[in-house]
Amino acid sequence: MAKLAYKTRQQELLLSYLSRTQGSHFTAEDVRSYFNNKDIQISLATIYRQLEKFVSVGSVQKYFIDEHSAACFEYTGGTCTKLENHFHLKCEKCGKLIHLECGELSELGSHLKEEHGFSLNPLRTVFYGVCADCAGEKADE
Amino acid sequence: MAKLAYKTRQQELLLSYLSRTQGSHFTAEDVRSYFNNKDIQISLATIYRQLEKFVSVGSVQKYFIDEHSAACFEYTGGTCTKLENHFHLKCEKCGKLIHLECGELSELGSHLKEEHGFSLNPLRTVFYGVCADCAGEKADE
DNA sequence: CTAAGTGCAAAATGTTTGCATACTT
DNA sequence: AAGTATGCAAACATTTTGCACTTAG
Repeated sequence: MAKLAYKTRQQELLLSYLSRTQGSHFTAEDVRSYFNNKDIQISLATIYRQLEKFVSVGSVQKYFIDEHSAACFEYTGGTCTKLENHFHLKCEKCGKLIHLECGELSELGSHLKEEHGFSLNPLRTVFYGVCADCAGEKADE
Repeated sequence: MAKLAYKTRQQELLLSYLSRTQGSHFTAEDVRSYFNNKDIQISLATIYRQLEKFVSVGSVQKYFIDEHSAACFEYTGGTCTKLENHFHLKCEKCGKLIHLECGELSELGSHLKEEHGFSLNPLRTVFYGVCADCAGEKADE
């Protein structure tokens, strides 16, 4: 459906930003304020529309880590092969989002596939729990 | 912080509904319309406030499966022991949410704990991917 | 009597959409 | 010229909040 039909100034600006974010995530608002700080105006509507296109084309992944926070986007550049061991861990205590590379975790995908016929999309999945730092302290409760 | 200090009519109504939902999930709006159909009015604000209390007390789990849909609540009744093998799979194609009981999947939790120091909260985690039905057809693309 | 809960309507938040205008091809 | 993209402001949906009122202890 959505295709990158025309090449526009805004789209190129966005791509230049995205290529700078390898391995991390950002929100639509992050993008807007990044450009805003450089006195370049791109409307949020355009950012959302362009990101949506990138998502449907596969060069950007979209996921969300809290019900009231903005959607997270992550640039994959279409190189999903390199990212099949990329997982997201979200700490329920400190709120940190951890980007984890782990080959062994892909056994999880195999199990889900073989036993339950379910093809996991690790990039979009966010694992909730308590991170090592917070488990050690067991501070807030 | 939030405690079930007073016992109210609305709270009891909610609990009677919750005990009827074992193993499935519901939204705040589901609750409201359930009672609305029985000509019992409970305001959404109250439903949200009570559910929040149940969550903080541990008898209800809260998670979300789509950025623009409402939060999902699931009654656990505090019996988290019975639910440590309860997982959520969300199909990206048909949108179905699968409640999966699987003991082997808890190896995932062990791995995350031992290798990465991360204590997984399976109830809150939603695994995205493509379900068996949709994988078979590979219809929409 | 005091603290807590309720309902309503208004606010807040993040995202989408209608529409007129501007840009690409 | 025809088809897209943009920007703005208004629309949306879900959840939260302020406030006056009711209820539980």
